[in-house]
Amino acid sequence: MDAVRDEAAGKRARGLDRAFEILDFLRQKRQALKPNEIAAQIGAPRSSVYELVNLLLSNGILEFTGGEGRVYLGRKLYFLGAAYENHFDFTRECEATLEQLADETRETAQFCMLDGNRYTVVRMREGARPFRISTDVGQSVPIPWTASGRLLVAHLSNEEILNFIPPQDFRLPGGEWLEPQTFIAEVRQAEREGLFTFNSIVDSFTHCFAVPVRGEEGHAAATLCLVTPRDDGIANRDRYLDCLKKAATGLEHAPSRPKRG
Amino acid sequence: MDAVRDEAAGKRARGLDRAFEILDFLRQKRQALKPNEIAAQIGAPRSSVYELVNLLLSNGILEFTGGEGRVYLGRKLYFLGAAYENHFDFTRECEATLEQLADETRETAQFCMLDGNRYTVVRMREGARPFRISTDVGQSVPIPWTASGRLLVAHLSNEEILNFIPPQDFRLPGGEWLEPQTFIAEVRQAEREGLFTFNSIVDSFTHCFAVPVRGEEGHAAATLCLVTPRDDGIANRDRYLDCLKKAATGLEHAPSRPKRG
DNA sequence: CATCTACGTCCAATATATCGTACATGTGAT
DNA sequence: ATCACATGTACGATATATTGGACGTAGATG
Repeated sequence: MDAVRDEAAGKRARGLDRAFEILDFLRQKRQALKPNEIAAQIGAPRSSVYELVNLLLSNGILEFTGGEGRVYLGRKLYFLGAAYENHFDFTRECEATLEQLADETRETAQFCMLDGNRYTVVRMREGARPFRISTDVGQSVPIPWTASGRLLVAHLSNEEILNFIPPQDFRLPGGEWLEPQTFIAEVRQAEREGLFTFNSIVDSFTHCFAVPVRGEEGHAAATLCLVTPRDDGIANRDRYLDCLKKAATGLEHAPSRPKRG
Repeated sequence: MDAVRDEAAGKRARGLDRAFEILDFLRQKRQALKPNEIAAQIGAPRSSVYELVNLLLSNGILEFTGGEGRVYLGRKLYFLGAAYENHFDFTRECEATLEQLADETRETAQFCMLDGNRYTVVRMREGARPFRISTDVGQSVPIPWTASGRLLVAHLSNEEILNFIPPQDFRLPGGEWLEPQTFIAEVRQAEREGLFTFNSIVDSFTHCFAVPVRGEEGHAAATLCLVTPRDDGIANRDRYLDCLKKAATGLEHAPSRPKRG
């Protein structure tokens, strides 16, 4: 995950960082794992992982589940996440907006944000004829693989973008190399036009539409997307973009705004 | 919070524990705070808190919000919490059950769980005539203050219960002292009857009904509650308990059950 | 039976995280 | 002007957390 972090090698990792590395790893895997497996797969010393896992267990951050000593994210995290959601109260409006988008277009609608230096689908509403979407809700995906990615980093300078995105994330799922300069050009284009659309990089049969949901600072705090069969997308391009833009405008008066205080 | 932890005094606190103490504290306060305020209010060294807050900020666990350098729970926690919720997929059923309960009774219905060694309302549906409920969603409350509390610890032995509940939590909000032996007796009664009801300890005008939602291990993983005006509650006691029990039975086939694997 | 891997625990060495303290700044009260 | 307080930063000492490696077990494989 954070291979970048091990700069100089030979250094000890801080417990806190390792702990959150473990949590993030479990989130990615979306299943309970044994401490031993975790250690092996994130490349951390076994003894450290056992120590940390036990600490996290006793705090309710992790829980035993799935038997055989496997652990997964714990209830405490749910409570903390709920407090965040309650504070930045975007869920209700978001859900309604996706609903409406799906109604208007019959296509799959998504609400997406950055998760650190990667991209993630926060909420999704499947369209009328659901097909296998390549990226599930909650999975982190390299920013350059997605249409939304072009919008979510548009507030950064070229140099900041290159520092922000892990270099290996420019390697596309098919194995091809996306030239960072090409990506940057697309970012700037998306910024000018206030939207980005392309034939999905991740699969070979969908077209993706993304528009920004701007936060208080004026830059894209999130995106709204449609994922459509290529024919449909190209045929309905203008109407779909209209729907997206209206929806995004509607959301911009709600998200990331503290409820009180 | 964990005054108990500082057993021998003079010891250093572990970073991980302090970190989660900070997170829990922010959750309780439900607002952004300056690192300095956090340090003062949880009684931790300022330098440690600054160090930890910066670490958590750089991990996305905390976020700047509210200006003046104030911090609050961050987006990463939301993602982790969503992963938990997704794994133990109880939300949908839970929401529907509360809806139905509120419809049938016109009273306030709650879904409650333990949060470590305290009690918390996870979800709530307000009744027909909403009144000021004393405990908000997400707040942690001493176990002995609540009807649900009697059920949530019923799987523990008497001794385990006394070790589990912080002693100071037997001091009721009015200042009176609830004798632990009295509490234990009520726990055993609740266990036998599979329910607990009483006039709220927290306020002077509501009656509370609680029934267990049993998990796979057979003990109360959560509770369903009704909070009613005292007259209503006493008048409709049997009907309300019927509704609650049916609802709980309905939930028991869903909660805390991993979706897959 | 011998060997290998997966799993968990224990332990000592040392790199370092925690914490007390001092310093710097701004603000408001006296 | 002087004091008190809140806020953030810097730094060294030392208690300790992280880590590699040893150890024990169990199951699978040859």
